[in-house]
Amino acid sequence: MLKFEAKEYMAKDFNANEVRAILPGMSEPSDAAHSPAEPSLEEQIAAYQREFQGLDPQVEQVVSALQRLNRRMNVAYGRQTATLNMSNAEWEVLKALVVAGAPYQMGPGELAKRLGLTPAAMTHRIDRMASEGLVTRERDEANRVRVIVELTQEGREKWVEAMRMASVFEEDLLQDLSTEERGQLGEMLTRLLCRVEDAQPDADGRLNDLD
Amino acid sequence: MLKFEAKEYMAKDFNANEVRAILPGMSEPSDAAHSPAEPSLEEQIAAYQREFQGLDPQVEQVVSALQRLNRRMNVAYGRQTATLNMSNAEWEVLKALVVAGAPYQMGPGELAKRLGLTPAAMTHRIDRMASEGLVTRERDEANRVRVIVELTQEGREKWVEAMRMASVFEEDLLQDLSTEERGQLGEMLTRLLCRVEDAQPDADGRLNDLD
DNA sequence: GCTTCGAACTTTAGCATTGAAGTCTTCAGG
DNA sequence: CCTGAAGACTTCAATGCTAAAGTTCGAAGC
Repeated sequence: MLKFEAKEYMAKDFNANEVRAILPGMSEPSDAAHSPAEPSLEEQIAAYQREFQGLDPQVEQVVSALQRLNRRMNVAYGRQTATLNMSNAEWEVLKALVVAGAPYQMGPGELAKRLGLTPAAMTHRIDRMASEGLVTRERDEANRVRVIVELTQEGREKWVEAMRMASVFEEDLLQDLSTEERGQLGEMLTRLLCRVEDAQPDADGRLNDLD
Repeated sequence: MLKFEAKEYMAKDFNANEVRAILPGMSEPSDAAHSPAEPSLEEQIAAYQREFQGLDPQVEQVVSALQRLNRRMNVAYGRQTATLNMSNAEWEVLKALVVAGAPYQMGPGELAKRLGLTPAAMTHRIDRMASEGLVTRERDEANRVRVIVELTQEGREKWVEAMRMASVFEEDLLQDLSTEERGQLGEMLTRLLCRVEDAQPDADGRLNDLD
């Protein structure tokens, strides 16, 4: 019944398209003229500087590395969830329910907000996950407008499995960083995150200082 | 002719769903019981630790901050490209062509690999962009199997506009980091990126050491 | 009590993407 | 030449998403 069988093109959602991105270049290590070979970070930044005067290469290094890294990580997560016959989209739902804590219940609307998609999309996603036995869906009898999505035992176990794989991967990923470096990195990223969250950019891209 | 008009729900592709994610919480700062309010990073990590024994909170801090940050940034980029009547998807194509350098030409297949989507999707995307005048599409007369996608003047100007906005945003984002910190951050991220790229994870999520 | 409004979810139509099949061109043999 | 195979792109059916309309329930006003 393997619905997701590591097709190396899958992961329909959750940064849908990325799975493919990582595999293609490595087919022919020799042929220099024909195999495109994704440009390295340095090449990319050099090109940007060439075409756009006044770009700060240091800033661009941070931003571009961040984006690429995140993409690669999502590809990795996609492969892992695929081995559990799951998509990253489903994993995201499991995560939200687990973070909510026992009794692992949330409404579709709230889930939709958390995951950043429309309520309509959430309806369909819950349909699928319910038919796979990862969650249950039932009306709230106390307030019959609402619907309660609840994690099943199987859903929880799937989350634990996925988490186990993810944590191994993440530990391996950070292997080359010392404990001190990890702390610095986490702290700096958190600081950037706060900056984005506290101050929403207006249309000009400038962050509004709220503090 | 404004096709993209800052609808706060748009950005069909390029991490499609994220645009919505950033807006919802801030409606009612008072109501504590009813407004879900996305859990903070600390809450999320605490929940993971509660439900999954043996998780390294430091690692999780890095990974989770990275993911959230990237999401928020993509929302910001989406808003900016929207003001240029563009989607992030189109911006990605422009970027690839600019990085290729003069004469700003690439084949659809190569573009598809770069952006991590299927050739079929690329065909349609090029259709749209050609009809908007951002690129041209023509058969390579020297090798009539191939197709050449070329950036138009307008496409280049759009890229420059988008880049201008993006660079302002990025500079603002990193404002709180000293030059030294920026260097450290970029260096660490690059190191992580190299680790992911050099060693592809197998199904167990373990990175294969290639060095 | 009836109506009206709003909230929460579902349904519908349209679009972008995937995966598979199809078309067209080139090249290598026979 | 003609044929077969491989490559590059396109076409087609199905999937998952968004936006907008629809449905159902609950709460407030008259």
